[in-house]
Amino acid sequence: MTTTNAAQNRARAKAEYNAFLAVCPSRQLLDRISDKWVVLVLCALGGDGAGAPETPGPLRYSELARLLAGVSQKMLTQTLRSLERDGLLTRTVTPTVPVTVTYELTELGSSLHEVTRGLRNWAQNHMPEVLGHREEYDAR
Amino acid sequence: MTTTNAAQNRARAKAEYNAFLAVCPSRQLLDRISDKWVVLVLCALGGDGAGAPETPGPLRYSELARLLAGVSQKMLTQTLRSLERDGLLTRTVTPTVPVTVTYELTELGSSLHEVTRGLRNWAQNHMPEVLGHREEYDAR
DNA sequence: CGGAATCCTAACCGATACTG
DNA sequence: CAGTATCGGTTAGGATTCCG
Repeated sequence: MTTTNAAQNRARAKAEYNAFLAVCPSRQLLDRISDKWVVLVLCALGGDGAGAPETPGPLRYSELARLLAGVSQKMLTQTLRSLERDGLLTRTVTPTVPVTVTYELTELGSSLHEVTRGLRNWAQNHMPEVLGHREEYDAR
Repeated sequence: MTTTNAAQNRARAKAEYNAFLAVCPSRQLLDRISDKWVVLVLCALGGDGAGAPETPGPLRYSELARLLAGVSQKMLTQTLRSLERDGLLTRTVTPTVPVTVTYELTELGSSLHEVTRGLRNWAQNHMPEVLGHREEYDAR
């Protein structure tokens, strides 16, 4: 049998999900937003790049790659594509000799950036406190 | 000269990370926050449980499991443990006949809940717009 | 320069079974 | 009721190579 395979269980769970936690019909979006690279890309394009009042303007692919340092091009490209698809940023190709590609937040993207910035700020402000709790917990 | 192996690249990238995107020393926290179950648990305990003005009070393990429907107990337990460790919620065991365990947001957890609620609201409010962009993108 | 495609490993996560 | 432990499949995601 094994008729209860992964796909079926997924479908069932998904259905129950919308039924029960009806408060979150935005689950798919939440999943997408709750991605660390998404948050960081929004930070970078939103101008939170370097503490100092950076230009919130468009950034090239290589600039993003440098800003996000730890990211692989696969993840960066994947993230940028999904954000473009969702209308959160625009991708502009300038056919110079070596091609130039820039990314810029749309208005929709900017509005989300406001929220994710809040997340980032929270994390920054409360990190010491959280670290304290962790030590205390681990010491038990 | 494959001296540049994975581990080395990781270490190097990590170092650059803190140096370049120094704006995000809170990366670890961001990763933790950017978890879908974390957001949903905060929603539930924060009182966003059912649209109507729910009691933001403590919830039992089984109540959380029912609210989050799609979650496995493994993920739920794991999420609750990490949130407890970070001091975002408290776990209270009442030694009744079948033991009773309740979870409740701490002040720290409540403050984060405010932010994640913003995330959820954004997702809800802009979902149609995003879906529109997706269709448009996919149709190209 | 800015990707796309391939391979392959590690982590996540769900299902199941067992415990106090 | 509220977990813990284990196993196995799915997937995320890094390294590498090649293309326009």
